[in-house]
Amino acid sequence: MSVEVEALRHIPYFAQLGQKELAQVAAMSVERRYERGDLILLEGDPGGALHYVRSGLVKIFKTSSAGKEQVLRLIAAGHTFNDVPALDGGPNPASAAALEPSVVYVIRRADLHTLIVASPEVAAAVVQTLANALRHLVALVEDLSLRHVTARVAKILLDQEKASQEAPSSYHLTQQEMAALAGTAREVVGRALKELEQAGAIELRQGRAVVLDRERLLLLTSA
Amino acid sequence: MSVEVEALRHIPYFAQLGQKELAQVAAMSVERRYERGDLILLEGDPGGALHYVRSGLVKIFKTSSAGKEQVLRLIAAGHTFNDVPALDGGPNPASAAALEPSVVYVIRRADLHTLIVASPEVAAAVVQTLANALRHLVALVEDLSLRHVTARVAKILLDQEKASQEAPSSYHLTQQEMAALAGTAREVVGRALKELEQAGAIELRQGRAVVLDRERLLLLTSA
DNA sequence: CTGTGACAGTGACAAAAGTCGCAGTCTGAT
DNA sequence: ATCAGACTGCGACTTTTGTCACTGTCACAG
Repeated sequence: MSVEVEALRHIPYFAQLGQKELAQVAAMSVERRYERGDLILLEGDPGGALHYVRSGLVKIFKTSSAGKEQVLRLIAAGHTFNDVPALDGGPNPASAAALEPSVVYVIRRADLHTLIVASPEVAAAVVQTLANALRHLVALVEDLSLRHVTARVAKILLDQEKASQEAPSSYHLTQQEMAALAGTAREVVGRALKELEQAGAIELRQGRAVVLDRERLLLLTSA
Repeated sequence: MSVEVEALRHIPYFAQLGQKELAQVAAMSVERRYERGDLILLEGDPGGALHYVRSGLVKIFKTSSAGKEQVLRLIAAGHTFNDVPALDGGPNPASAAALEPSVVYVIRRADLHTLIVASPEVAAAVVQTLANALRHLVALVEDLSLRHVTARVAKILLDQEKASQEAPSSYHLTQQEMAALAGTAREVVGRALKELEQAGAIELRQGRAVVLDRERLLLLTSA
């Protein structure tokens, strides 16, 4: 179990809590470990526990009957997922799987509810987190519906660039993973990357895309 | 401005409030009237007031530089919109326009904040509403990315069917509007409707789609 | 040092969606 | 009643995406 109390302080929801309350949260939390590829949550399942990524990287995704996958969001260390079912008690809206070996803390819905009721600060943080998620999803809809694949791929590369600067964990997305993020097929991502390379925005070094010209990439994002 | 106190009780956020608090809300609310086609909010603008549709129908949408429009959601009477900026203070994530002559109540961000802080019930309702919006958007992403146009159109028709039964306001969507909902072009919607007609699920009577076989339509939704 | 498997590179082809250009039709306003 | 504007119906054509079927590389395990 060994949930670390200090780690809990990094959960956005609980940043404002005192030592005593945090200890209470720790008592409610369970630690789980996953290997790359492990399924953490299945779409449609009930349960609705709040999950927090202590370390590693998690993808939230939907799968079609034909087997196509759409990633809704990548969850890096320090962030929560499955918030919605934890709050409204409904089924999981999407599946979750580990992209890297990951350590996840799990807090049951009932316990989370206790914490929210007891503390207005937690409630406020919940609202902020949900608002954030909504903005993120609106942006995703905009991308899927209003941009072509190359622009989406450019955006993904910029996001990765930023993420790898903030945390030097430096996870490398495969083309297959980018395809799932962009809602398209692997080959199409390959073409898009080549296009971006010809535009001089990136360089492909042994399969890895290296950002050469952030500005140009940003331009291509909306082209 | 003749905001009706009783109407405010229908706002999900304020359903639990007492008469006194409702009067307070009424004092904070401003009524606005819009004609069909009027722009209510512009994407990117600051301001972030909460809007409540007293009567009429409002669309929330994004527009691309090329002029293509993607509707994120239709807001019927009795529901709020622009919640996210009202809660987090950021810019409007999308634009809003009236599809029918509409009466809208507007509550400023600061006032909403006062109400939330003063009442845990309001805070809880806010969380529920946001969770709901998130589920809706996840479904939209799924549709855009994992379904083809015909399935999306089938879904829109079912939604309309249901909406027109709940409230007999019976607004008729044009193909252009369905196209914006489905994230595609008007002609493509026309083709999809023809396809659904050939499948025996609907009938086209002078441009209007009439649902004949709900079951079949539901099937085509995931085909 | 040699398989094995996971990724990337690619060209050819298929299918879905988007675009054009008009021709009808319906409706509400003058 | 008639006219303008908004909406629908279609066919032809283009573009973008998606799919297939391989090949080439690289890295790690045995």
